[in-house]
Amino acid sequence: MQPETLNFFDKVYEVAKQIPYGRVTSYGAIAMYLGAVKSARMVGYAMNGSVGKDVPAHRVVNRKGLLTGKHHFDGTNLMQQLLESEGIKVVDNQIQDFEKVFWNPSKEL
DNA sequence: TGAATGACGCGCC
DNA sequence: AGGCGCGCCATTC
Repeated sequence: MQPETLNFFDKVYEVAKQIPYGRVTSYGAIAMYLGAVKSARMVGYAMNGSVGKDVPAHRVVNRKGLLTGKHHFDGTNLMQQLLESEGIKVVDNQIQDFEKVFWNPSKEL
């Protein structure tokens, strides 16, 4: 598999990999950075192949700070455990102080 | 080639 | 205020 759009995926991986420790970002933020705000879903889709790369997908959540993708991870609370391990408070798949740990690629990057 | 899906986001009822 | 549905872009069947 070698779609030209791989650039899109690669771009997502690039940004995700640059997420600082103890920080998180949203699919929409990445999509916006890529210039595809309307393709926020693609960002999440791209993360689908993040497994096996070096992309801390666990630091990427939806714009509400909800670990929507945790279901896609290893098992169940792995994603939450990882985030908490980084100092991020997570309760019931919901990131606490989301705006505080939020990392805006378009702004920071 | 056409249709359905999906780790989102925003709007509307 | 809360819940439901639609739209977008790319990938896959």
